Amino acid sequence: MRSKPWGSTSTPPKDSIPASSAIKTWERKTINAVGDVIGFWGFKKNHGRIWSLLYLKERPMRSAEIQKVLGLSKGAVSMLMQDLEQWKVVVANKDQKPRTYVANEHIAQMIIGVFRQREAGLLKRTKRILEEAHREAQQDQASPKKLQRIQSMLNLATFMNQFLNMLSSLNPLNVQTLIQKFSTKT
Amino acid sequence: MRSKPWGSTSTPPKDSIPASSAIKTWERKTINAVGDVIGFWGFKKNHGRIWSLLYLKERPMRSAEIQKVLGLSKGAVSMLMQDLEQWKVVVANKDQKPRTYVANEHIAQMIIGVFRQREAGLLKRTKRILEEAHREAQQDQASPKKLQRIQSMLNLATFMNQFLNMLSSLNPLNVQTLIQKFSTKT
DNA sequence: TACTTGGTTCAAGGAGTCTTAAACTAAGAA
DNA sequence: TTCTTAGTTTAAGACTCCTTGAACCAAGTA
Repeated sequence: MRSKPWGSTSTPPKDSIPASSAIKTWERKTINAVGDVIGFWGFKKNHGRIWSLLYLKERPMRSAEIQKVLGLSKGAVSMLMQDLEQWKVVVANKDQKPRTYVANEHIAQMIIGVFRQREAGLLKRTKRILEEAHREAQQDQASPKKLQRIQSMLNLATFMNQFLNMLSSLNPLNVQTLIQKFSTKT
Repeated sequence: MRSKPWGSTSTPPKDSIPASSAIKTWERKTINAVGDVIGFWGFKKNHGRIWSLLYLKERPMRSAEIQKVLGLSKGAVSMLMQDLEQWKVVVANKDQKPRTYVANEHIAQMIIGVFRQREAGLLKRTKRILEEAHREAQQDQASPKKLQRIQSMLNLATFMNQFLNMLSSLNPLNVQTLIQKFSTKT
């Protein structure tokens, strides 16, 4: 493999939770592993680690605690929580003074949603530009085949989007039933 | 939007093909637009730009020409072509001395394949780690609900993978028929 | 043999992203 | 009002990934 910005089998990511923190080895393992997976799908690893921590702990936690357990700075936690909340990956209780957070269990649904949203802006722009290029190519007497190819590239651009549309048209489900649903389709 | 590592609607990527190069405006637009889309899906923008150039030109091109048209260094083109060839996104004719390349038209299929491959390494490791964590949690008398949650996270990890499996189980198709297939399902 | 051309490799530099730390705002308590 | 705590913002530094450019290899030619 030449280029490996991603998914190298060989090098396990080496982010560690400070040894001082009060969580168990298996908790740490779980949190980091999930962080890697989420990180792989375009989010920050720490987004995944925070969600995973909350999901595993099954109870509301406050920023200060998350900060300490995961060994992050105050500012980092603040920003990460804002992201997660906006995406509805975690739910904040803002009525209490030290605000608390809990994990949203419909994580897969959320990921798809954010994924789709993320692509929307780019896709819109791409569509516009390629349609423009198509017009100009016509004026330029480009061959029908070339025009067809521009069209195909436009389709390519919308390809994944359609996929994600398909996905998110499913009802809200929790993680495991969502998987089951797909297992049976395969 | 707080965090925007990706897909901001506002800021169009600003990579330019040198004005000196002998391609038309609409070609340049197309190439860059496709580059952005491909780049968005985890590849390098230049992977997308090269494929797009070859696809649009409909003829074999040699490294030197690609280098000149896209304004890349010799080394960069060499490395990028190796990636693309390995992924079968382009096909090289190595019999000629100045080697030439043509675009593979089954690009969507290729993308899915690479995507899947890319995830394979990480997934394997994650699976192992989470199963390990699950065992340790059991020994640690963790509640059934916690164990269940670890399981759910494992499912989450395999979630996208299953999707890509589903996708790539389809027969090889060219770009547009693949899209059509999906359009009808939606 | 030496020269040329096509292609590869890799260390160094650059570009872009992420995290931190410190300054700042807001709100409740004394 | 001042102090404390919770939370936000942001410039600067750290870190990562990408590209470059020079050195290198291989093969063909004179």
